[in-house]
Amino acid sequence: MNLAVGIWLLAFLLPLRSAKISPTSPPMADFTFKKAERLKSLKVIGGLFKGGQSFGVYPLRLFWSEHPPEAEPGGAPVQFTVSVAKKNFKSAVARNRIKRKVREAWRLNKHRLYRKLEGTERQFAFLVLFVAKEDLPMAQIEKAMQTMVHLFFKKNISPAANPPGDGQPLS
RNA sequence: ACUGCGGGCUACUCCAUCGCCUUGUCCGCCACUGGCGGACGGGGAGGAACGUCCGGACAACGUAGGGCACCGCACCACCUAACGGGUGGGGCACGAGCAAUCGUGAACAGAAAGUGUCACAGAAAAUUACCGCCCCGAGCAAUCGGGGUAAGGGUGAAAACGUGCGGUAAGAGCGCACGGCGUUCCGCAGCAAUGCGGGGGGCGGAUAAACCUUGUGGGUUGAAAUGCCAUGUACACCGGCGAUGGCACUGGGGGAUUUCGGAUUUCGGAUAUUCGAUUUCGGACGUAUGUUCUCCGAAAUCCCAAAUCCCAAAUCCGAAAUCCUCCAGUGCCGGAGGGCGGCCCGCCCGAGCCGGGGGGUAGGCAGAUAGAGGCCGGUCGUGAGGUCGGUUCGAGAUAAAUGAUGGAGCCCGUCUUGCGUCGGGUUACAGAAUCCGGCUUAUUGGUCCGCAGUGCUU
RNA sequence: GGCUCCGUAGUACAAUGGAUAGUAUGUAGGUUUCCGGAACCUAAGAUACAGGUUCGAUCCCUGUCGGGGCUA
Repeated sequence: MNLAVGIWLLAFLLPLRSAKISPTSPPMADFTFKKAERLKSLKVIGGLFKGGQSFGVYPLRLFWSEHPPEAEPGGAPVQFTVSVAKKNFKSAVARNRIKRKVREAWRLNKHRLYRKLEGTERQFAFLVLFVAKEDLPMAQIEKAMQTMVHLFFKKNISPAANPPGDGQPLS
């Protein structure tokens, strides 16, 4: 019953890709967002802005880096956090609203990347910056998130693309 | 009826799904009473949670004393835990009205305690006299000199109570009548502010959101307060200031020498390292296929975000005598520095204090969510509010939880007689961080009340 | 979370409650030069916002808005 609803929801949200995804989708797509999946370390976030790699999919921009392999065995594959500039949105309420939307978009689409990372022990830190100057509807944010996840996989994870030897731990 | 202004109340509802924070019960795993995961339940932002402008609760520290500073408040009474808040009353200003009265507004003690300031203009900005008016003297006269005066002119934001009469050389509250202002005394009303009436004495410009005076209140710092637990480490080092001084008494320790006794081990002796960490290179030992581990040397790099946090203690057989030395306690003198919230006097504590540099840790629990609480009813009060009874409880995070999607109700608009169709909206201001009482500011839609204006009806 | 200070031309700063808010630099125009620079002349340009006290406010008071600093 849960599965049926989950697939129905996916089919509604992603009419273009649903046919591609549903056959390979695991029986229990994990839509949770636990504490272990949140990026909290000030050091890592500072390092991301300083030395992390990044690319943009309007209205989002992803800063990412890979954790050293022995950092935290058994931890979450990706630690994720959102940032919205105070410069663009003066009101704290507007910033919180956007952060919640982006977090929601990640929650509903992270399973695509998790499935690709299965079997490997690699761990990443993600920071998504909201770069638009105004609030956008949920559908647009979600579509950008899907494109972003796909691009990240294509550039860095898939065997075709040689991952840059930048696995250095950030200091 | 509409519009505008001001104020009060309210802050969309239901269902389904996926998530987040917190909590109860049960189960499983790891571990050893905690963590993770799962199942089923409970709860999950505001009227302003904003601002941080006041007042409290609570907590730590302080609580010999005196003086001087500093900050707030200011008609009266009451409410309250308290307030700079609120309620009621008084006077004042403005508006409406013939008036009675009504509405609105405000930081409404003192300018007759003292000091300062009042640009420009004006004679003068607070014991002032330019023109003028009058008197006296000089002079033929124009005019000049001395004196009186403040009615008239002019300047200015503001000019020395107003009008009339008397009075005078000319004038002037100099006197009188009426009026105004503020002060004081008496009577009446009122708890009081104050009002009304009468009497005395008076006419002294503004500014206290200038200094100030009077009255009154304020201990300081704030949950990053504070208490407990856990983790971890290195009094390596440098600079500055100051004690370890003297006397007396008591107690204890150490060393040397001599003597005596006991136990254990034993062939005898020697050497190395120094703030730490990481990386690279070379070497040594053991082991080894290799990895890994230990030690040594060299080179390079790093070495705090920060504090009033921590970096500590003990240890080498016994007893007696003599000598030396050290430590602790008590009393007196000396003493860097510290405390009494900013300063001074005065009082108290006192052996370490200050700066630089380095290392470690920064996790958890309590504080912390049942309270001056909400709702309903009775009762007292004009009211703010008090009191009694019943009932009810409902966020507690810590890089920080409320979001997303769909449907229905609801609202607006188009078409339509209507049913209905289609499109749009479902919001504004805004997000708890110890809690509470106020104030200020922001604000969509609905609704109610007051005031003003316009139109229509009677 | 708490405390505290500030807001003046585009920029950096002045101005005791008193006339038309000043200085430097920048901007614009002109003179000079073959052209540019430098120099000289001229002009425009501001008291964060709202209200109050006062005859009069950049200054004093209150409230909003914005910015900075301190505090583990």
